[in-house]
Amino acid sequence: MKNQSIPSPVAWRLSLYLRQLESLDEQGVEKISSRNLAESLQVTDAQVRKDLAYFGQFGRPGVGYRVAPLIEQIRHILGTDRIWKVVVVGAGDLGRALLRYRGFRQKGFELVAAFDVSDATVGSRIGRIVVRHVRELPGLIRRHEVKLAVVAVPPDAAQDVTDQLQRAGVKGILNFAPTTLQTDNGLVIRQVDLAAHLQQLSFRVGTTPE
Amino acid sequence: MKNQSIPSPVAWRLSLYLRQLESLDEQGVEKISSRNLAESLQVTDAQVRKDLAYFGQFGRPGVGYRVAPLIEQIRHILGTDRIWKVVVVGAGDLGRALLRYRGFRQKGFELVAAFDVSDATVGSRIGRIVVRHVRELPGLIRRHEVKLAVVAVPPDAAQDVTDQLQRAGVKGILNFAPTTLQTDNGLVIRQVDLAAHLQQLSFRVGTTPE
DNA sequence: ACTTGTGAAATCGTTCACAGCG
DNA sequence: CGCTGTGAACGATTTCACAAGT
Repeated sequence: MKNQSIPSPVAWRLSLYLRQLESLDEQGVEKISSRNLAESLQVTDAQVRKDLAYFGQFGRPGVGYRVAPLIEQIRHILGTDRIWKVVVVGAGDLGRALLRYRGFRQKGFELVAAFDVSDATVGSRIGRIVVRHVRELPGLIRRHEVKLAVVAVPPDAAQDVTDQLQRAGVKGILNFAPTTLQTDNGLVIRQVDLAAHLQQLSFRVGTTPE
Repeated sequence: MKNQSIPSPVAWRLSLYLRQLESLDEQGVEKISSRNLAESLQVTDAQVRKDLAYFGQFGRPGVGYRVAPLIEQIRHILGTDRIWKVVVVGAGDLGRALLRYRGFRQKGFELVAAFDVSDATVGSRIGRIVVRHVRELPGLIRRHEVKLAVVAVPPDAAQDVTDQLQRAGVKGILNFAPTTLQTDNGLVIRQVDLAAHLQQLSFRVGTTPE
């Protein structure tokens, strides 16, 4: 599969385009030009066309793109035209918030289980999910053939959890722990470091002299 | 200030270096070479040196970098050698989780207030912060001279909240709402779209034929 | 002997600009 | 005429490779 050869910025913008197109679709918009799609997203029209051209020819010269079919196409490209099962490891504040976050299901991700090690949280219910002990992790992941996981554990536990997840067959991890995970290839990792994002803001804002 | 001229990838890696250096410092490591710093972070040694070179000469040929002073330098560059006040707008699940997240304070960000519009949450306490009604937002931000805000409201409210924040003097926004915010320049925005991150995972993992 | 800092080369990504289609 | 798809030009970022410092 040539997914690997697609530049990250392109793949990332695909998510952006999809979000915008879904919004347009809800508003009843049926066709759109690269120019129009681009302008609200702070990219250029050429960028939109080039990005889409990596995957095929979806538009019609003189007309633009038809919204609904393009949504289908991008979903297919991103792999979200099917439902992905996802587990959450770590049921602290962040883990619990993620378990309740509705945005995931709307985009084709079904949270099927949550794990923790603390006696305080194991057994508690969040939405309709009961938090299990991490020792049940490998079994459940294999049984449900879960391929994606969200890691929201303390930094010093993240690598161990990652290894366990990989051994159980997980292929992709969204890591909220502020640690760089080591990984033999075959496992895709995305890092979300919340504090680092604030740091980037303070960097760009600078020592604003009032 | 020339912050604007620093490439984003460079600024981003600065956060990465800082995190790693802080970890090394805790372990009592006093000096480190670009090679060593690079290897755990999946970047090259040349990259580390080039990145740091944007800001000055911090190392000694034949020796490497002294950890503690380099931490100070990077904190200064990122602007986190002082404490930034931050408000959170939106006290839903995500907003509340962020309010409890300890990582922010550790990195120099102090959450000073939270806002919402719902009668159910306004007045409730999260940690030591009481959730206020959004109508108190401008006053509080001006009084405390808050420059950074986290937005965790529903997508259709995000633009309005952003405008209010900017009018009240906020300079940087970390936006968790899945919307592209429109902004006249002078306001720095960072977008964190949780669902989009999962989409990127499903894209890279692909339709893994077992 | 080791490691930094840095020009020069290579790679990667974006924008331009236009031929060709509807 | 408007708009896509795309080679070619441009710009940005990374890697190379080595002179110079310790």
